[in-house]
Amino acid sequence: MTKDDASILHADLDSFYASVEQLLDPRLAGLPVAVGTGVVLAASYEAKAYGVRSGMPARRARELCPRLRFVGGNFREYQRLGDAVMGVLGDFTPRVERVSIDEAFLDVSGARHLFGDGARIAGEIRRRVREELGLPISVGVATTKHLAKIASQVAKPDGLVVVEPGSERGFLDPLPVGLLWGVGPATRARLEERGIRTIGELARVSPAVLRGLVGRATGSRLGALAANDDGRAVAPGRRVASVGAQSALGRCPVGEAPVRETIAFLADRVASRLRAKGRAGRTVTVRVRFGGMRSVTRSVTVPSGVATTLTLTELAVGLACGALADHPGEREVTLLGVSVSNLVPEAPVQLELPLAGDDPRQAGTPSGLARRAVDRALDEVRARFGRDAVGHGSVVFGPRRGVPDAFRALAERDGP
DNA sequence: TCTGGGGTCCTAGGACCC
DNA sequence: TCTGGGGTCCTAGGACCC
Repeated sequence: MTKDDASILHADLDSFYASVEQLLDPRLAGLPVAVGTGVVLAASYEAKAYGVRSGMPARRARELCPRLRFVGGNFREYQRLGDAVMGVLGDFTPRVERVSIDEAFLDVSGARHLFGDGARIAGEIRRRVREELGLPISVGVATTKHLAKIASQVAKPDGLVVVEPGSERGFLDPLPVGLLWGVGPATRARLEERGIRTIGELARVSPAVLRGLVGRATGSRLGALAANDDGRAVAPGRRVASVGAQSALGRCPVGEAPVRETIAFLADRVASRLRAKGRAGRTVTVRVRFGGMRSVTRSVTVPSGVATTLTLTELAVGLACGALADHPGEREVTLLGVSVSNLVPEAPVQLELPLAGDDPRQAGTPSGLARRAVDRALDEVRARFGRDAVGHGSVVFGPRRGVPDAFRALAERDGP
């Protein structure tokens, strides 16, 4: 309806974790900074200038930039400042769609009589975030979400780019296809084989050819994006569709005991997060990655939602053991993951599967109701004394976790 | 030089039902 | 009884994003 008005904003904090570290310790300002220990989670612009990238092993990063300053990470501060920035955005419109801890779309079409047009609001957002919170933030302004997102990427670092209605083609055409949402390394390589490097070149490819090149859905979507046809609305408060947890294990020899322990730890995390949301899940998926990055998944769908730690653990252990049995040649497990999807409301009195608890051969193991009571008690203790205060059996003494819980919590999309 | 953890969406084949 | 078409659900894998 307001297509002729640049009223969609994409606001994206610059090198967020690294910027927060430079804010907390002014001695780091202007220096190449990396957040993380074994792996770079975020790099400041000074570090990026040396080629340091997030996801890079720390050793490689030091080779590229010997002066690189590594800091451990203040996860609580990231959460607090990320929330504070969202608070600033919310002062301009309730139509804020938070995409991650440091990024959001805004639809300000209803706010112009109060605050001015999109460009003016974007400038005001940048000023307030800088003055009140001390952080650089880039903003893209355009007629669609997709274009606003590209504009904010082009604006970085610490910039503002407005794509005026009517100037879209001139803006998009020279840009590399990799800036399109949904074009990663695989798709980019396929397009490049056909000599397609810019969005303008992509826009000239016929829809049929494009679908043949990258698949039906991706082809249709890319064609639409390249033609600047993006009908997605800003959608505040989307519900999550799955909840999962995973742990990299280094190089762990295949064996049932460590697998069982790790799965129990992961299932406990996932189940307690589900309960905190009042959700349960019908489909349980386990991921096992072997040496050489070969990875397999096994899943099962049960008639009613699961949210108890023990039930999820049993299902997941069974799936993991099945995957191991299917690959007798594998020597090492390098990663395990547990994920629950097909989410439903957590039933007030949960109808659990007739699993071990109801199996006469395993008399003495807790029934569904007893399991719920155990979980509820654990959840309460943890709420008061912290996650590590108490746990299920071996989970307390379970495998060393590669990554702090605070970072895991940060990576969840739906905030604290 | 093979890197973490949390997600979304799509594809393709098979089972099953009408 | 045979054939066909359509829809839905499930499983496994892959690409992509932050």
